[in-house]
Amino acid sequence: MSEGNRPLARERVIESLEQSAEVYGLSRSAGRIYGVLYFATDPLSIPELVEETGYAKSTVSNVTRTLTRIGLIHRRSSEGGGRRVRFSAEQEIWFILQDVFQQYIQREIQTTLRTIKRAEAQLSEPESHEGERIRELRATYEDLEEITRLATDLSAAELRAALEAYER
Amino acid sequence: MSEGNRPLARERVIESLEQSAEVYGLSRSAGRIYGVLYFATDPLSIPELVEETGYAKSTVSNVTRTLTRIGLIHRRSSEGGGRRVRFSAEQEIWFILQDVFQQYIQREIQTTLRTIKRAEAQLSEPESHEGERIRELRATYEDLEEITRLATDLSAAELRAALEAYER
DNA sequence: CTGTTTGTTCGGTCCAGTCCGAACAAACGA
DNA sequence: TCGTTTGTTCGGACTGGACCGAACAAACAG
Repeated sequence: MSEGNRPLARERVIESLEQSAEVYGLSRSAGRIYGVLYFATDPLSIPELVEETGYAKSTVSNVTRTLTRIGLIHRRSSEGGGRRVRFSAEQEIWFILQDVFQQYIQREIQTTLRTIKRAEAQLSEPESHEGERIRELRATYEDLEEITRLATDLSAAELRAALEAYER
Repeated sequence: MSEGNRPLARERVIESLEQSAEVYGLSRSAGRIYGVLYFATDPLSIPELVEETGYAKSTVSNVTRTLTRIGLIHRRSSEGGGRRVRFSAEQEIWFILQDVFQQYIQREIQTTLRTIKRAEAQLSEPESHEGERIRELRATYEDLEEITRLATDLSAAELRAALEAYER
């Protein structure tokens, strides 16, 4: 446990990342492991992450797999070197948020929209109250789909610029 | 349990809302209760929601309180009538998403940014590797704060227009 | 005042997710 | 070849959240 001599500021930020992880549906351990990698100067192996975080080897193994799948960290398979796999953090937070956004929100919107359209098609009585509600839902979700489609193509700076340009 | 004679399309959409609720960090019961209220022609009381959803009275009570606090449904305290409180669904999905967005994402970004700034101030060695990482984090989060601040003022149509205007 | 209807609160159960340790597999160095 | 290091997988303990039923509080009808 080498947390004692670590800079306090870094520890505070890592704790904050732990909390953020929970908000985005990940575990606290995922937030800490990402944080340690974010501050690391070099890629770290699983035993090194065990040393740094205090988590069990199995936990680190599972969490790194999840984070790699999502794209939050990168798995560097260094064939030649002594240690076999090493992980580094994706530094561009914006990329991460875009990925999360696409994988959770956009996907969710699309599947919901598909369900709504299917339900609308099999309405026994299209002019009923249910029909009206479903049509309104569809209109909203079509807007949402378009918004997310456009937003995922932009960088943070572009998105900010687009909004600022519209405001005035 | 009067689900048997309900239109199938409506049931499909409600199931979809149950799933959406989970994505946004709410319980499945919250999704169903909102869905029933969304399709209801008139506001419903707690016993009626119990009848429609099959959930226990206590569950309906707790969930309606949560949904009311978030703004997903509205509590109509009808003093004069026989039944005391009645709930109706907020029909504008965009309002709901904005609320969720503000309460979860924006708040999360702001607290994180505050933590980062505090950590940056108490850096013992500002020119270190940690200092550089923390400064980059701060820059990203300031962008994010600005984006969310601008986005929460816009309607769905405006947001879509802003993005479409920027694209071409 | 008493019984009934509505809503809240409280304790408890159940389940899913997190994390751990141990067993196992694979690759390397001696 | 054999021991050591690294990583994965498996079963289980623990925890938090969702949901339930029962007890309780409040308002109304008779």
